[in-house]
Amino acid sequence: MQHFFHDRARNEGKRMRTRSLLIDSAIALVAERGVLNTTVQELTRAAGLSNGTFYNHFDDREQLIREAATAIAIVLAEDIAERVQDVDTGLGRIVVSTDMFISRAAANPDWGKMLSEASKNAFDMQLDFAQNLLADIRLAIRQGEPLQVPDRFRLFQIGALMVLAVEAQLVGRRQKSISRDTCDAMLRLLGATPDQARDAVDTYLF
Amino acid sequence: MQHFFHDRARNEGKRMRTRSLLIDSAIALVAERGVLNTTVQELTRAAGLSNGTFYNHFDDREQLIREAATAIAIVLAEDIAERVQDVDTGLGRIVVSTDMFISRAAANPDWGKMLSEASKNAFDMQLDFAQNLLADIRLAIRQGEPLQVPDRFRLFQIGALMVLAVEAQLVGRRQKSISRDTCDAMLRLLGATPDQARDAVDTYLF
Amino acid sequence: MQHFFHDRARNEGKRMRTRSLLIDSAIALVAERGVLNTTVQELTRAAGLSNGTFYNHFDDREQLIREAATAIAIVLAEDIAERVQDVDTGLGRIVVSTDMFISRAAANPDWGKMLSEASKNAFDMQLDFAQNLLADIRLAIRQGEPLQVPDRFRLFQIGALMVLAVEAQLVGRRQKSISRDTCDAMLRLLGATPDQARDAVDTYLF
Amino acid sequence: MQHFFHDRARNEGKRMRTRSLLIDSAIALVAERGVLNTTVQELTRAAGLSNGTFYNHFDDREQLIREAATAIAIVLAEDIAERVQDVDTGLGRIVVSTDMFISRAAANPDWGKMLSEASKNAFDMQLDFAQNLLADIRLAIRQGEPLQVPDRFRLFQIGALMVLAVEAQLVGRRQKSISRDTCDAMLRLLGATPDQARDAVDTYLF
DNA sequence: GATGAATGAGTATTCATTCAT
DNA sequence: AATGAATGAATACTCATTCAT
Repeated sequence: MQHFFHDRARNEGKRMRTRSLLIDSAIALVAERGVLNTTVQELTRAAGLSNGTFYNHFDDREQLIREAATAIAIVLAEDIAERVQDVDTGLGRIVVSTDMFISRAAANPDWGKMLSEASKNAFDMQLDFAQNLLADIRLAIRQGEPLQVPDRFRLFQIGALMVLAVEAQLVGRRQKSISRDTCDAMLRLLGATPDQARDAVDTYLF
Repeated sequence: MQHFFHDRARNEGKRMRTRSLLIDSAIALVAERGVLNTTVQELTRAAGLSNGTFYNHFDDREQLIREAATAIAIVLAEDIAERVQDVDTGLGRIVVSTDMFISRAAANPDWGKMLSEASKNAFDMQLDFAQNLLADIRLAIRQGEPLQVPDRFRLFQIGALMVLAVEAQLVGRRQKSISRDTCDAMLRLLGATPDQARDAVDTYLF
Repeated sequence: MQHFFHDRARNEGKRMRTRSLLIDSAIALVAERGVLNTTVQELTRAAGLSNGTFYNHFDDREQLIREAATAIAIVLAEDIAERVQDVDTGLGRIVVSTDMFISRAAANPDWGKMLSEASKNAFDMQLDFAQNLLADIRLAIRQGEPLQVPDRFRLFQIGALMVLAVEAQLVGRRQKSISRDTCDAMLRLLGATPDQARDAVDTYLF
Repeated sequence: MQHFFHDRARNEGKRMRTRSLLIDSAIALVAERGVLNTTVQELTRAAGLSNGTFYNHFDDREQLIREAATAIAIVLAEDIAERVQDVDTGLGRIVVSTDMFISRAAANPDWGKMLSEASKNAFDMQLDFAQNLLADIRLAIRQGEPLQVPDRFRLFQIGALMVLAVEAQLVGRRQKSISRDTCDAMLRLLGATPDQARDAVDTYLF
């Protein structure tokens, strides 16, 4: 089991450290057997805690799952933000962040599985990510790209494509082109023609 | 509770009639509370049967759900096939069948909910529907439309858009444009430019 | 599945033939999975009948088991009686019938298993067999052998040794000596010294 | 309901005390209605616990039964060992321990019933008891008694005689002579002549 | 804060038995 | 006589949750 969030909380109070243990545990177990087959007892056991401890920190399993998914999303958003800060074009930022999101999920299947599982219940597409995406789109438009600001439903469509991409990575086939195909589709939904979408992908993805 | 499949089985043997009762019951209950919150006891109770009867017909709840979803998909595919048989253009058939699929789910939320729930587990996109779609795409290409035959992953993307459309209908907001936006997105993914997609939707959807 | 009793009932009425089918079925299934894991549904299924038919013939499973065990015991007793009719000494008849009982159970494990299973509930040692045994003992005594007529409890002890022998055969190890060891023990319990018991076994068992 | 094992665990941790309650409960209920008619719910109810508690301590009913039978066997073996420690002859130890085993089962029918029920499934004859018996036999041989060390199958025969004795006690008839008859039979199987066996029983049993 | 034993409502599943055909 | 669909009581087992220590 990875101790990513527990390590991060190394210098925080005991309460936060125990909480992080449970989050790491949730990520590992949900990845392994899905939300539905993860019991509170297993969760605490894997964290090296007693089951009663769970209720000192969370009201129920769903809350922990939500918190774990959110924690992952925040870290991903930070990593992506750092990576694209020296990409100047809106188009580039869109493509690179999308690709990076998908690649990270591929590189760390536990995180991908957790995001995918969490999205089954209530995953309004991580707001940070959506906000960043909208900013990048507006930048691209200002830079003359033929895109349009998506409305709420189109954003949901894009979210659905992202979730599908993450899940496809987890299944494990065709991994190379999943990122390309998802970026391509996203750009088309944002207003690019197929040719423009292909050019953008070719430019920013190698 | 609707007795759609039970009425259909009116003239079949007792075994099939009871089976149909369970399918109707599954559709109603899954729509009301989701797969996970539907117990076998409720299922049989709603069907006016004793709980043991369930196991004379199905191995477990999942099998019933799958069968119910399949039954719905088949009926929908038949209805759609009948409706588009006098649409001559491939483009028209694509748009009209997609719209009809979504509209039917909207008109009969129980069916929509069931398809959406079933798709959470195993959604290879109903094969009939995918096959018909592929045929329509090929027809459109022969008729000079600027589309391309989608590969497997692109088909999954289209499936994800369809599921999203159905789910959005169930939530109940913006119903008018869901069909339009989904057809539009689908055509873009199939190779149409945004302008071409908009024209096609305007032509075949009123 | 063997059709021993069904074949035997070939010329009887339909009722008896169906009944025999169920007895054959019970023997096969009980041998395979024990009384407790044999359901009425499997019983009728294996007999090629519908489950309702069972209740046209038996009140419950136990009755069928009892009847099947009895049927086996009767056939065995007949076979043994025929075999020992030309053994003149009481001692010889005791040893030969005991050996034959055990050997038959070894040769036909289904029968052995059924007898063993039936004995777990209520197996007052097949009366026919006990009666014959007592007659043989009295004959031996008249012929000057140093045996004594066993009382009721000693008969139970002998019965327990027989059941143990049958079960040991089914497990499959040391089969050669089981018959010898059981005859030897039985003769000792009937009053023979170890030497006399060994001599008798050596004389009548090869 | 007797609280024998619970009383014994008076000074142990809560876990062990609860466990003991379940063992006492199992002994009482199995004696009353047999293993097969004892449900987990009754078991916990009789112990004054909730049904879920059972599964905090045992995997299934069989495990509890096994454990209860083992606990009884250990206590009996200890008691017997204490009682025979001042019997000097091997023959005497054999007779006295056998008698004591049977008498204790008679005095405490719950224990007898439990041992008898447990032996239906897996009865390798309690190892302690078999080991002690073998030691006593070797001692008797060294002391010049005409016995022989039994092989494995003969040990099984002796075990079957013991189980029969316990069961006969439970039925309740002829209790006086069961011990005598069993000791007598056992000695004969170990190599004594009927006369020698009778003498030994007369010497050590009053 | 952490522990872990105890709780008990909730659920799936089996299977002997009935009975209309 | 045979059929087989339906019945429903019986039961094992799970697991979120509580609470005394």
